[in-house]
Amino acid sequence: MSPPKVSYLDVKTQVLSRIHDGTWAPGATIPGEVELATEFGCARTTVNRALQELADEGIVDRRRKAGTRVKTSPTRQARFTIPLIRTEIEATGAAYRYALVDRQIAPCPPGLAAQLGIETNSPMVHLSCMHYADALAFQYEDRWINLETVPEAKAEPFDVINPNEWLVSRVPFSDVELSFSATNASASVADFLSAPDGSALFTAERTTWLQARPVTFARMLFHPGYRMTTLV
Amino acid sequence: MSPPKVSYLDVKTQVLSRIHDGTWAPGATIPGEVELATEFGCARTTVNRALQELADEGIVDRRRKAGTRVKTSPTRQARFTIPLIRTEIEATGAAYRYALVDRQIAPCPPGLAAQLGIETNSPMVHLSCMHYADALAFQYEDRWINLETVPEAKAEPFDVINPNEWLVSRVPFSDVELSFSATNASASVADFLSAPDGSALFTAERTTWLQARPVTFARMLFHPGYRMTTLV
DNA sequence: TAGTGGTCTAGACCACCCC
DNA sequence: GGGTGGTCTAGACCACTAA
Repeated sequence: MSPPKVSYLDVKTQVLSRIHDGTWAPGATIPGEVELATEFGCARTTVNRALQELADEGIVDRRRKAGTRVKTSPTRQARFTIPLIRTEIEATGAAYRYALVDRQIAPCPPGLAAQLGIETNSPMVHLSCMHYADALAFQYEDRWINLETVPEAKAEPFDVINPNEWLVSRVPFSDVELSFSATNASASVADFLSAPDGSALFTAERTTWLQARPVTFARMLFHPGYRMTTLV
Repeated sequence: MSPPKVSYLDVKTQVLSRIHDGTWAPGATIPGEVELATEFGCARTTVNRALQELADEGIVDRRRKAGTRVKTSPTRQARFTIPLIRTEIEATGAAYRYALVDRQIAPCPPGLAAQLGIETNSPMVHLSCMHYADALAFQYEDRWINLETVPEAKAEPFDVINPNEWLVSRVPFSDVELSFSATNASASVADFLSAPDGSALFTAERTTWLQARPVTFARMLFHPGYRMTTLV
């Protein structure tokens, strides 16, 4: 007797395909939730969830009273998964290897202090390390850890476990800022990465806070040819 | 008489702060939806929505029967907003200017054909263009448009409107693939971007499909020093 | 000010999967 | 097998904002 339930995913794909096939062109207002609910034979809540996800994904714009419109310039969002480097390397089938290059207790340099919003010369652990995929030099990492937030880091040698894995298992964090850029390899980094001097290196910088307290800053230089990819 | 309603956002922030303050450590299982609903004095649906968003954001893992756990290694996701380049430039207060460098009707080269999954030598429009922020050379763009999917492009000179803006207002698309890397500037690109030869350039490549049909491929080389940033 | 989306509720059934 | 999350419903009230 009872017809099969309509899922919010059904509604979502239906709406998406109508956008793609041009039934609802960019800029057009699509029918209201109640109307769609009647058409699809489901509750308004179900339509609401479908449209809300499409709005999250940047496909449509929704405003009260104005209704739901197909976006003209899709300010779409890309989602990247930021895996642990070990995971990323092992996913390719290669063996992961970590090596500590240098470890110092050092005062925070002015530039970094400004970025983190702390005092210049605050005590920090400063690490240089390498990550390998089999024999290939995969990533050079320059890492600073704030000893005021993470005093335990002072006693950790970081010769076996890499700083990221050590941190995630010990220190919770609330905010992350990521930034990506390109850097010409300096002589020493080029050497570590077995790359020609001046090679263009894909560069990621990550700053982490726990509430208002900065935890760590890492600058990661990838081997030449590295690519970060996503399917949106 | 009636207490103020508890919002799913209230629940979400409460749960988040308990994770951050260590009440629920990484790896720990947090109480079930019913229990939390009782504690917060709201419906289970409300708790469900809060936890579902946290799962979306990669903060917790949820499995039927197993319950909800705080993630140990936060395979966190970063969301980038990919704006139109005009918007990105104008947001900085600079004036946006577009210039067409070259326009050809050309057969699809083998490498690109392979990436797009179409025949080598399929007819395409091939454009080179520049985007400026005030006087600063901001981005060099190398763009291919598939004439089999977008035949109208053959008649468009692209001398006034940039290819991206022309496309988004005309051709819907269903899938995008983005990839980021770093490139050493070739002599000609260095010239266009007023950058030293061999400069490391942040590079974005975008491929767009409409269902199974490739629409366009763009390779965008940013001026030296460009940075893509996100707050997660 | 009226119409649209935003959200909450209470209840229900289902699917999955660890024990 | 039974407990947990996943989802749908029907109804309600609210908040925002375009007209």
